[in-house]
Amino acid sequence: MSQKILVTSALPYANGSIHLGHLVEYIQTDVYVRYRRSLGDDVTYVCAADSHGTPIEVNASKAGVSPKEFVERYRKEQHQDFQRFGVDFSTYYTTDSDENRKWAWRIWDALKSRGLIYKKSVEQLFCQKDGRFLPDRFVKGTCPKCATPGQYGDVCEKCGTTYDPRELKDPRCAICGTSPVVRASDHAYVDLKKVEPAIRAWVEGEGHLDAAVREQVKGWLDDLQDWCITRDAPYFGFPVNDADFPGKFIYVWLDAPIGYLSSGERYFADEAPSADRLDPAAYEATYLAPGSPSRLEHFIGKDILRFHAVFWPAMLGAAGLKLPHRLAVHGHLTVNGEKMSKSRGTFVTARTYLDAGLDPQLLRYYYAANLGPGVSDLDLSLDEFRNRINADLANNVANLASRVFALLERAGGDLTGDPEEGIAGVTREALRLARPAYQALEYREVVRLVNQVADTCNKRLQEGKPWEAPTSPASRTLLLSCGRALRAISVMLWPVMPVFADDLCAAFGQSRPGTWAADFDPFVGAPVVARAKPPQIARLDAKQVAKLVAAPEASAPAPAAPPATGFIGFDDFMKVELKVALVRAAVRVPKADKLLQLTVDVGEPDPRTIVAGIATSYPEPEALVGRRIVVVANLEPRALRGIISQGMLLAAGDPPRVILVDEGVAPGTRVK
RNA sequence: GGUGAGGUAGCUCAGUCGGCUAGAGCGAGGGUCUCAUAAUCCCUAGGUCGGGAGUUCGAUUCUCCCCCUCACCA
Repeated sequence: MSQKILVTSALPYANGSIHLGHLVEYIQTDVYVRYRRSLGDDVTYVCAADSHGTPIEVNASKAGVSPKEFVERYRKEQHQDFQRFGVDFSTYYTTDSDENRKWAWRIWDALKSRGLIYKKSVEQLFCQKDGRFLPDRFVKGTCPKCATPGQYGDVCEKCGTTYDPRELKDPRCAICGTSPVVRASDHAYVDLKKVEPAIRAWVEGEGHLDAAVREQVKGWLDDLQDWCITRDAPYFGFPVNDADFPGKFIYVWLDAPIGYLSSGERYFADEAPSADRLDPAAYEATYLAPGSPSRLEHFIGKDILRFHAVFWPAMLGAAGLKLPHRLAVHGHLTVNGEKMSKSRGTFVTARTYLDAGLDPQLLRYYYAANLGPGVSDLDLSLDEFRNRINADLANNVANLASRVFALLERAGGDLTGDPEEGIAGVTREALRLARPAYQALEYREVVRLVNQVADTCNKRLQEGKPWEAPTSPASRTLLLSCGRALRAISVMLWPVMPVFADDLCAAFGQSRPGTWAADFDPFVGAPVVARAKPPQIARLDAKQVAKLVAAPEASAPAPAAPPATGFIGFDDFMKVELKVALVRAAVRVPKADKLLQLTVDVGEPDPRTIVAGIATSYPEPEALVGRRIVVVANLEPRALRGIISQGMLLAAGDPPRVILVDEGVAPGTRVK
């Protein structure tokens, strides 16, 4: 019986490129989606670019384009990256859509009509120059507790203290650097305590949350804070459609999850194959209404758990929609045991991975091999990645296929009949266990089972030595068994490595069943033949894998020896005025692939503008904001692309990465 | 500081609703075959199951205290 399922992954913010951390979630989800589809279920996998909010509004303005244009650029890039990693969305829409506005207003109205929205005046920092209230991350100042300068408005990175932005000493607008003032404004709040019992009932419901996550959320429910759902202009988002809140905008975190619903609506109305089309009413009745004949499952990262486990069920409940059947929460990705870090070069984008010439399926496999249903972080250790691929895929599975193929050609004719019992037993058991493992998101277990089957076949080949008498009945039975076991491997591995799995099957004249039934028996079916060379998995060497990390230090191949003319004097060196500079802003130069325009503070009354050819290293230029770099302060100004560059920054490597200075050094300090 | 989750072989983890010699994969060391991608296969780890106390005939598995890690929150 085919089950209808609506599956979502979190909506990536349309403010940057997809990196390997994102991919944990999309690969985890896609594997589940493919698994369910392989069972014959009717899965709609919905995603979209999260398009609203202050950062997008500000960055678009810096880039000199409209927010819509800005978002669309990233939306396209993100969708492409996902496709290259085999993530098979039904749709990749945007939250800045008519459908989403309609849904957001509807849910607002539902909250309002249930008396859950109230008005409260709030004091916030306001930048008079930019004419806007400043979100926490758009204020920088000195920590009120430990006096560390350059901290964001919500938390001190040095001492860990959290505070209100108004408490910051010497607060500055992160956009323009001027001092903000405190100003009051009315905002809408959701009174969550009123719906706490409903949220709790859902949280405690069987299968909704992993046990550890459930405990975490229950802790929050014991002390629920009300939730502010409006923002002041200027804001990129939907205006509030409520006369009680004139001029306000809907907070991005209200309309972002609503994007799941609206993107689904869009898909069924306009993008689905014509036989599957549903008008909005039918879509709602089929997928969203309480008791509708479908499952709703969300995949998210632990960082956005609160929005999905507390606010989201409150919103859905208020709107009279059904609550999710499962909220699957995963941990974050670390690289070589540490948080991904741009300065360490371990911030690996999807593009970097592809540019290193690595097959996306290998990353899918590695993630699957390390993924379970829990929230623990997943580490991409380059050594383990290499080991895992080489040991499991190259040496075990693909090599098994390779040796069976070679032997098959000598065994003569098509192979049919009964398999060896040992291989058949292990294989059938693996197939039986793989299904619940997938359903429980225990991909590690599936990978283990796959390798167990390949292990068994390799061992039997070693014992049976079919190369000594390839045409003997015993050899033929053994090869038949291995060929069929590879078919089972193909079925089990397909959600993780679809292309590899299909090729593997086809190489032996086998095919995956149309639906992976509970009683599927891989040992019954078309004869085993050597039809095509089985897919290869090239062994990875350390050098290739190392391409993933930028190696900020090692990248400069040490042009070592000074020029043949010999040494320069100290005076010559001192002619170059090197100074520490604090990056205030960083944006791309329009129509220039390599150029970034930086606004830096070098300890002078006015900031300087510097244009540098480092854009390829910093797909998200804003990551440089707040960092301390070294600039040549007495270099003759020069116009680049019509912008006067007042100096030059130090960078090394290809692509070039800037030289960073410790936090403690004040802007303007001479480098000697 | 509060709440939650954890701390098992070098690494990644499994496991015990209390009980025979605590497991797997990878890595490492030794050996082997040659069909296969220098792949396979065989042998080798004796790890105070974070520390301490308690309950018990018996705890790594239960209780309490402590230490450490991580996450969320104030």
